[in-house]
Amino acid sequence: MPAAQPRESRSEYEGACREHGDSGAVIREVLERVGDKWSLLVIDTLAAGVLRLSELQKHIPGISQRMLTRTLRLLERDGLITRTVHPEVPPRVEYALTSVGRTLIVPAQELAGWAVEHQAAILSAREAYDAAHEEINKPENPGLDSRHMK
Amino acid sequence: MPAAQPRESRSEYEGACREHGDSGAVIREVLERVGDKWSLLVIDTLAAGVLRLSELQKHIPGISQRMLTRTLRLLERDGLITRTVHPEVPPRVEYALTSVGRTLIVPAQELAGWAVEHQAAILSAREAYDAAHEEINKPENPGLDSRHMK
DNA sequence: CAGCATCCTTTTTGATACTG
DNA sequence: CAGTATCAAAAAGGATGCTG
Repeated sequence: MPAAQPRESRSEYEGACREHGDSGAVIREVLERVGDKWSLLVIDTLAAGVLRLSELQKHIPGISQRMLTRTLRLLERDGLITRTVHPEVPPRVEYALTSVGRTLIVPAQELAGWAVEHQAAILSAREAYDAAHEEINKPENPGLDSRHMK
Repeated sequence: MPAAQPRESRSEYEGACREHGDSGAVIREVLERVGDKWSLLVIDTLAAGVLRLSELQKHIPGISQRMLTRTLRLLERDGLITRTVHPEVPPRVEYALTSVGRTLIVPAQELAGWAVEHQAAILSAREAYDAAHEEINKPENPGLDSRHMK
């Protein structure tokens, strides 16, 4: 799909139609909810089924409890997941996607799939780029490979 | 089917396959490149065709030049876009998606479409949530509407 | 188990000023 | 026009300790 004006993916949905260049703003706004460090991963994990906090944490390596609960809260706030507290002795809280949240599964997994699929290409491109630029900055340092731009 | 580990789309990558917990790490890593504040928007914008810096900035409201160039650099580093400098008097630099970069168009636009499509639902969910929680914290303050989470 | 609060460190981002 | 450098503000993230 090359070069056209595909930015016309405006749905006839919104009643609060502000402007045209606005879709960028809207996208960014919503994307920030979902485009943070963990949200898509949580969505992706919950796509498999209902999970409790500790289970989610096991499935998402590297996430701290703070970030997990934070992320879950934001997703809940946006109506993408539900939080169900079972009044039992050892508290049990289950998280699940809402119907709106489920609409994110396909895009999320598609992006996740893209990430996995192009991971190698990206990493090698990155190395090539870094190598080329290190040469420019430090032509006399061939073998050192520790840079953490980011 | 509670919490299994489906959705495996392993490529020929890594030899250390514990569980799919790995793909989570990979996804997160790549997603961080593309899941930042502006990358997807830039990809999305470049999907329409080759553009120069100033044009990109016009198409992406709210982005500062610093963030634009930064984002472009990272995308270039990862081999998703190309940067072509035309040796002319008023310097002209054009940015375009690479073939790898173009593979991101579909997922990116799908996500962007999702954002636009569910914008209203998310906003109203958010308001409902905030209203409910404001009531809990400040039942005696029914007119104040200042929430700045996030 | 779930989850909030606090403290502290690392990143990110935006303004501004300054080259080619 | 394109782009870099610097600085300060803000946000994100992580560790830990404390409730219910």
